[in-house]
Amino acid sequence: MRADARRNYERLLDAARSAFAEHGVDASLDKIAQRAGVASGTLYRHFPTRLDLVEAVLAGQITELGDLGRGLLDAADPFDALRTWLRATIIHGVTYRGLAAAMMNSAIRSDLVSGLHAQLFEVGAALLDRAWQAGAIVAVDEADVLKMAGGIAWAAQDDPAQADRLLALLMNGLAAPRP
Amino acid sequence: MRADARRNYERLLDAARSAFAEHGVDASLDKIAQRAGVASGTLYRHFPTRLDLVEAVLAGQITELGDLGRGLLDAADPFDALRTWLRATIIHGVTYRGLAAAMMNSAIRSDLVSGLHAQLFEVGAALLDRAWQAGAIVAVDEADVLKMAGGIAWAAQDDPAQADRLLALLMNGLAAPRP
DNA sequence: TTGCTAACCGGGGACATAGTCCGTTACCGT
DNA sequence: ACGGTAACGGACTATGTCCCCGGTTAGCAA
Repeated sequence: MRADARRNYERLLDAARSAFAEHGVDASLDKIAQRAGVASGTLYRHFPTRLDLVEAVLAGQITELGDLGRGLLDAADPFDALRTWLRATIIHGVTYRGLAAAMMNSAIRSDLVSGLHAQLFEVGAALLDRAWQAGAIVAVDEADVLKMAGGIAWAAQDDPAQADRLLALLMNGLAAPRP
Repeated sequence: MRADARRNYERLLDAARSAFAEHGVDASLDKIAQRAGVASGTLYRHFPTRLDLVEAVLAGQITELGDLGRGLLDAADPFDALRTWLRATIIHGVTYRGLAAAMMNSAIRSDLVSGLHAQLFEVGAALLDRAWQAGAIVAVDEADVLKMAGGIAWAAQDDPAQADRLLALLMNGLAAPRP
């Protein structure tokens, strides 16, 4: 890949991240190109459709969250590990206004996005199962918890402090009752 | 108000409800007019701006929910009353894809919408306070619960059954621990 | 019934945006 | 250094949408 092509690719990805964070996944592609300092034709060369661009941005995010989650599978306290991972996931959703959130909600459908979604689900489910087997949380559908996280991210879009409070509420609902 | 004018007004409101439910608050106004069987000019005569239309639709919804909530203030079981009202609120949010939900999230700002929001908050807070004074739920910020309801409505957009499960999760988090 | 006028219709301008095309530029292997 | 070609720029078309406006229709009071 030629040097200028790679540079423009990175610039476009950065601009898309910002734009998606600011205006959601429906942000104007022309403006993204402008913001990246390239012409619209260049954008379309790298990302033929809007979905391609969304996928590229999402892929980075999801991979990060996946790595974090897998790392937390060894943590001492399964309940705490779950909370930490959910918090990171929600913060991502809050920051990239409805990006990860939109994905959790499957508003966007494609093979690649489905794959990313599956990856996220897999990690979340593993953390939930571990907490359940440790007797730290009640039995619950993993997908529900993920959806809930997406909902929290959406509901607390412009207030990270509120996101924390809502997460606390969720964790309270998950926690196994004291015997 | 002339008979045909009122008829068209109602038709437009119906069409707007459907369209908003289907495509969110950004639905095309021209298509709403078309769906209502009137020309676009007629729509703009009744509702000069998009906001006017959204307000009109919301006003109906919120009033209903307000009435329901006030009625439930006399119910025998405060916890159950709270659940019933939250359920109705979420279902509304689910049905009118992100309409009430968008409002709970204050995505749309106007004096009238703010008033509606306040009305909804007042009723929700009253139900929550009553449940708290009865010792049925833990202490919690009323606004957080409302936001959470909005989040659930958003997250479970196309699956009412899931909305019920998420609500159960929320209620579990609210319930006061057995002493 | 008749006439006034509110209400309606629908064409069209203005604007934003998606995506295409091709002449031009400049990177990079030799 | 140099030439082939990948990559770029930016104008252009197509599309969808908001909203206005003048001519026309039809509800309703007298």
